[in-house]
Amino acid sequence: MRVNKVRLVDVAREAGVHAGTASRALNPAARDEVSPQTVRRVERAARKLGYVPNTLARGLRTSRSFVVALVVPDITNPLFPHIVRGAEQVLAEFDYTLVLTDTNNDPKTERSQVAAMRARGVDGFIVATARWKDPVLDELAEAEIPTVLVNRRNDGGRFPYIGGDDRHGIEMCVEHLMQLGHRSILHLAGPADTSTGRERTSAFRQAMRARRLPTSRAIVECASYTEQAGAHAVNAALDRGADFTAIVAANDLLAIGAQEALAEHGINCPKDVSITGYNDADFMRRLTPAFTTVRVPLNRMGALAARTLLAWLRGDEPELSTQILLPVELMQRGTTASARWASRKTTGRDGEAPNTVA
Amino acid sequence: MRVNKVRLVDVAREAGVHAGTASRALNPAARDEVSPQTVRRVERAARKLGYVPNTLARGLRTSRSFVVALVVPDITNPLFPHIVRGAEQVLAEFDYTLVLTDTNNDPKTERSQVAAMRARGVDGFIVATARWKDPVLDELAEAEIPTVLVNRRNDGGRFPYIGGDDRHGIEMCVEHLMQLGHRSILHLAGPADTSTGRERTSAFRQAMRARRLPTSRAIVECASYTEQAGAHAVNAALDRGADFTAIVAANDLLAIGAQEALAEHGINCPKDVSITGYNDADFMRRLTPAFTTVRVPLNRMGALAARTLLAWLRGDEPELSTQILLPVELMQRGTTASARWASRKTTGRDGEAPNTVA
DNA sequence: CAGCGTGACACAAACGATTGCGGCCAGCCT
DNA sequence: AGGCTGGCCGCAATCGTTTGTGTCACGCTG
Repeated sequence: MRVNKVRLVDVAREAGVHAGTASRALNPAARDEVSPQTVRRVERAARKLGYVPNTLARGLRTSRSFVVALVVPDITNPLFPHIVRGAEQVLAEFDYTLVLTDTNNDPKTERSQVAAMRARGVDGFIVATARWKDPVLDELAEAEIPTVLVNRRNDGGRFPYIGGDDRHGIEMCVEHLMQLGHRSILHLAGPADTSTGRERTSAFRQAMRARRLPTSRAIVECASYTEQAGAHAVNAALDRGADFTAIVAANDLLAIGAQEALAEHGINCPKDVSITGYNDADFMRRLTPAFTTVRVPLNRMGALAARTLLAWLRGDEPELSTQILLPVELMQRGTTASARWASRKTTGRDGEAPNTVA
Repeated sequence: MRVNKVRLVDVAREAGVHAGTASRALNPAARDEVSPQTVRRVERAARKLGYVPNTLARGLRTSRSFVVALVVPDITNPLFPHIVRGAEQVLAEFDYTLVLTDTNNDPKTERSQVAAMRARGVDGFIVATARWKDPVLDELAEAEIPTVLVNRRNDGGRFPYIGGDDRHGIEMCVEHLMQLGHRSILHLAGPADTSTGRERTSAFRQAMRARRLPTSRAIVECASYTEQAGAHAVNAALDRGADFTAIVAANDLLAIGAQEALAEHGINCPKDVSITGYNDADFMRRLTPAFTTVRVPLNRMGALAARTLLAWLRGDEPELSTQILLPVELMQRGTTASARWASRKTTGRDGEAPNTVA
């Protein structure tokens, strides 16, 4: 039942010193308060007995747990495993432990989970669930708990944030489509309560304006980052007679949903309409056609978030509101094609399209 | 810095009782050692002060941490997020916390990670990384640490195991292919140091034998569950002139690798060769053609593993070697087709196949 | 009315580490 | 030679709970 039968006093006895001395000998930071040969004796004893310190006792005394919590909305979403992995790797390297909590996309369970983590005395949080207005984050800020945001941020800007360069990513999509000759581009916007949704939409507007392309009526917001929402949005756009030869989706799943909805209308991608996704989930390159999308360095984001938090925990107060935007990359694949033949109004897919004008 | 400024003594003072009494009043199991009105006073005081118990101190005293560790080989593998999620949900329900450790498929980091978790005093382990001969598991058994295996098991059978019904899954694949007229079936076996690899291979042998089909030279082992290994295996089989019209892969990734390798040889799936995968990762249904594969209830597996462990921690010593096999389902999709026209030797894919006999 | 059980609580010792404080001794300086 | 410095280490308090053991008063029984 006991974590480990050999305690510090056992090591101390074996080495013929007091427990306090043994503690110092084993602690790199206090090692110089002990004579070198004592250090050696203690170390040998510790190794001999297979001593492993009791983290709980240490944590109780030092009020540090060497645990950080990572909060994700849904680990099943292919976005997050990479972030988790990146974070885990650097945390393990520094002997920190990662506890994962999946909020199931529900603010209420998020709140209670975060409370539970705090009771557990975690040293800090990495939060990937930030909503634009996020009371949970406000509480963390209030309590001055070291916290860094990854992937999404909130509007306060009170926490360091590590993300991808969304503006540039979207701009590359627009530029790419424009190069292909597209002029009427529809944007499937992400939820406005996420920073990614807002940022990408704003970037889309800016990119279009910079190219003197119209954006009015070219943006339709999706309630969530799901296939269904993407399909729904496209159907809505089609219903109101929107005219477009290309779609810039705020997210891969939206892009997939869009493609499926278009296919049901007999509109082919990329022949009739080009589509870009966002995030480059693992499977995007395997689809047929392979999706053009923006690759985000998720692993690095997770790792960098962990490093930032670790530095904070080590005492380096972070610059207030450091916002790190990692470079992204446009993966040009099969869902974007020249707009030369693209004219949905007259061309469906060879005879299959229900609304084709023969 | 302190987890929470209000301690149990504060609550006790507010309620006008001793800390010990307050502790009992707040503990459902010891509540009946305290008069009802005292319980009420203490509860009110606790609520008023916003008391939240210090989990570290409690853990130190009780040597229980209410933490369980979940060990996965690679969270990036689409298999595991569902297991994690299932486990997390039931763990959270019982106020347990899940710490995730990703071993990066490396026995050495697995070993050190597990040691770190033990030092941390986790109450138990859920292990998804089991190898067939697994010294880490032996150590856990030796130390009598509550542990349950999920997805893979080891050869000792000393721990409860929750998995899918691999034998039935593979049998359904073989039966399905046979119904389609296939007689020469190649098996891409998983690594022999995993129970899944062994079990599925054995099931394949048995299913084939039961149908009077030959298995000699029809099995090729893959070193790992990766696309590359799958491709490599198929190439090896082709090189040695193996004759087959269908492939039963031990895993989705192997199946994908196999398909790609075949395609490079101008062999079309499902026209020339049918392929079945295993696990039904999220994206399998999105591929073109959509993969026929075996759906495994990963979420339920994770949840059930957590429940089993929790019961153990509650004191219900598990039946020695309870092995729970959850039912699986064959998802018939596009990579399996009738063997009627399948005769690789003479038919490539219309003109594209480099080795087509015109 | 004595004696005894018992309910309700207080007391204090753990759990296993860290750390401020102070003691001891050797060596150095004057 | 004596005092002082400083290195090295022991002592004991401390972190916040839980829990075994006392203690006290009360009520019941014979």
